[in-house]
Amino acid sequence: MTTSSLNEQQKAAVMYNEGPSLVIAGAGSGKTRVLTYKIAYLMEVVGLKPYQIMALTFTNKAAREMKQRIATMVGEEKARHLAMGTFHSQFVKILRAESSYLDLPSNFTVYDTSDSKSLIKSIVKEMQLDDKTYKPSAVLSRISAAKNKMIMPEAYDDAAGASVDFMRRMPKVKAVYAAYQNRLRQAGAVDFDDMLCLTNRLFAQYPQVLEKYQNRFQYILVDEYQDTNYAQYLIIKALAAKHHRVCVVGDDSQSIYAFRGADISNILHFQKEYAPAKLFKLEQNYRSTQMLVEAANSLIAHNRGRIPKHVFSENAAGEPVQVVEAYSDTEEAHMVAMRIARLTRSTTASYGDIAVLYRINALSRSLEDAMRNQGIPYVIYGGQSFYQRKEIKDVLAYLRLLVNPSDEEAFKRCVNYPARGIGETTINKVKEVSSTQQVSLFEVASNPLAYNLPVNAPTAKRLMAFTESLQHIAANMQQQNAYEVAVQVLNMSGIVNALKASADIAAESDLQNIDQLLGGIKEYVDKQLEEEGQEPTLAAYLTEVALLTDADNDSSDDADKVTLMTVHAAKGLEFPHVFVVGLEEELFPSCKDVESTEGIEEERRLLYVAITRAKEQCFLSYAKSRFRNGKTMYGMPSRFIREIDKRYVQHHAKGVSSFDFSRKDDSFFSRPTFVAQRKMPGLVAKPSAVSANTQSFTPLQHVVVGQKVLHEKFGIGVVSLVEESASGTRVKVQFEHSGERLLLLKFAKLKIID
DNA sequence: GGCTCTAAAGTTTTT
DNA sequence: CTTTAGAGCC
Repeated sequence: MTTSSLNEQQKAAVMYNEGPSLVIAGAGSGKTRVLTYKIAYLMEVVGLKPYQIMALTFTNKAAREMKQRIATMVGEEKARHLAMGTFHSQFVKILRAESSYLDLPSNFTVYDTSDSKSLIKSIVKEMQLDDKTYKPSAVLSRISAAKNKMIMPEAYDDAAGASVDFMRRMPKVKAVYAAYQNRLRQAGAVDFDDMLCLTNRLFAQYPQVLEKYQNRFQYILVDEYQDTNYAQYLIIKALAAKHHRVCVVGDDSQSIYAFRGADISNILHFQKEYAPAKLFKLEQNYRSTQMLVEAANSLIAHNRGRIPKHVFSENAAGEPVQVVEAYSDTEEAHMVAMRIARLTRSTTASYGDIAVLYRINALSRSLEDAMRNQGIPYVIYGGQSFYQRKEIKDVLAYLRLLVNPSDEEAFKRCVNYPARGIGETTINKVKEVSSTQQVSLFEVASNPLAYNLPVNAPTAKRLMAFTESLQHIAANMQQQNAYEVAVQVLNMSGIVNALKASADIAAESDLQNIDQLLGGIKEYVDKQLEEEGQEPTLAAYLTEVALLTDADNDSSDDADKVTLMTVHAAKGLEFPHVFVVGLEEELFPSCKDVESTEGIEEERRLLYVAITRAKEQCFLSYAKSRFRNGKTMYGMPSRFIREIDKRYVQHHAKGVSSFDFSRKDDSFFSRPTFVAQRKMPGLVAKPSAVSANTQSFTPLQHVVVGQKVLHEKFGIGVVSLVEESASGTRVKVQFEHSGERLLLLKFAKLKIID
């Protein structure tokens, strides 16, 4: 392999392998390049085997992309065997393998955030605490913060000193935390934080297990080290303690996840912790113009306690950061849209070269409207994930329950849907017995008589019918792959029937999403068989999806569209033209963060990340008035605008003159409809969703009663009614084989048959 | 036990 | 303005 395409610092970082090293990688300095080259170098030159190298990232996407790049250097085969992935995906594997040490079944379930919240809600209720004070999200974030710091329930008081004032209003968090852990254990479940906590416990309590992995992973690399929390820090420390071959890469200036437990001191103190650690600084920015790099530098210079570095660019000088003032949020959005229209018209820039970034998702609305008005195609990243959707969670709950019948949250979800005459009262009784007898909900429900469940005969019968249908599937599950089981579940559970029978027009999109999920399972099964040659189990599939987010789904359809997203979501990406909107006090910086220096510094890093996404041009805008939470708010320009050195900023006093803001132009550019898509995997939007144009097919414009039509799923039918509703044109169709259905014209993939 | 209406609340979110 | 969660009704 050759390192000739690397600069001196990059090369040095790649080739140094004598001991711990810290690579401080400024924005756009070729961080991923160094990591990929280093991993290839370790295999090709140092002679390590792929499985001896552990490379940890924060997203599946980052891991996947890096793996691909390494594959092109050293070949598919070698790249495949690297222990490369997210912290969670790598350590969940170890936990499954070593579950016997941890009082955990090997088929343990992974609870996602909503499962955790739901469990906390139950606990708060059972403990008769005020659910206004003990809001599930608030309690979970307290528990999560404790877990990130490796504070177990027993030790919660002592170490949680910093949260005493918060605790005054919620003194029982410790008790809820203890109960929560108990219930997780009973359900055979772990939450996201547990994956790291339990790994630490495993390594701390069983030195022989730790040693096994220390011996296996001869070299450990960590990406985005500035975002690690204490639990992650401890794991790395333990694994590297024997051989000290560890390389962490990151940028303290881009640490923006403190609210999730990321501890910037991990990277700030790395050299001390791993002394004598070698430090490499990648300071040449290959992404942005000099002007933008200097502007960003002058902003971040206001932060204290940074690792000293001077990021520079040898690219073109470029233009200053453009600062624009708008009267209102609407005008701001309009100006951005106008500017985008102009950019694509008068320069070589295409829509895909442009991103609009904001501090909070709520700002996307006005931008969406403006984009639509200008006929600009756009994609919004973020929003609800595919796997968070109710219909998908419902299906997955059945699969989870099959794999792990103790799974409490899955049980509650399944028994509740589709409706089968088992309600809250019955469930409470089941819970009561389950708790006193120390057995699972499923166990009680399947033997209501044996456990003297105080319910009437029909209810007992319904409970048994429910559990028996699942047991039936479970019985021949061993001979089937994940896909086959899923198909069976859909038929047996009654989900598909319930949706097909539903008069709700949303049911159709639910069905399509479920179809999509099935397709995903099939894809997974095929991929596993082909790549790993192993029969994919349902348990393996469920673990994978539990650790998946929609950001991991490479979408094929965001081809040439303007990207709208939060600054957080933009981290790691780059665009020739970047607009950052809503630069007002109380918004960016956020009002929640203006109190403390740390808060402000994090917000400042956030803007630093935003500006450094831009390659050529960066626009910052603020609005004097903004419609927020139903009220018009008047804000001041963000302090951060003043903090950027004047030499790198160009102010535009009013948007009107400098941006050709005029109504005439507005109508000139507007086009009837444009295709915009949410960044979700082939997701079908619910009709209730506002984005009326969330689709990639061309919907029928006009349909008349008596028209013969063809539907993808329902087959041939005749239109019997056409009406206008709030959500669009609605048609009633009498299908030959699927009966009568109400469809929304813009969602139904209808074709006219002559 | 399941659906509809009204009230309260409203950052960022790699897993 | 929106969305979501609980109380009330059938």
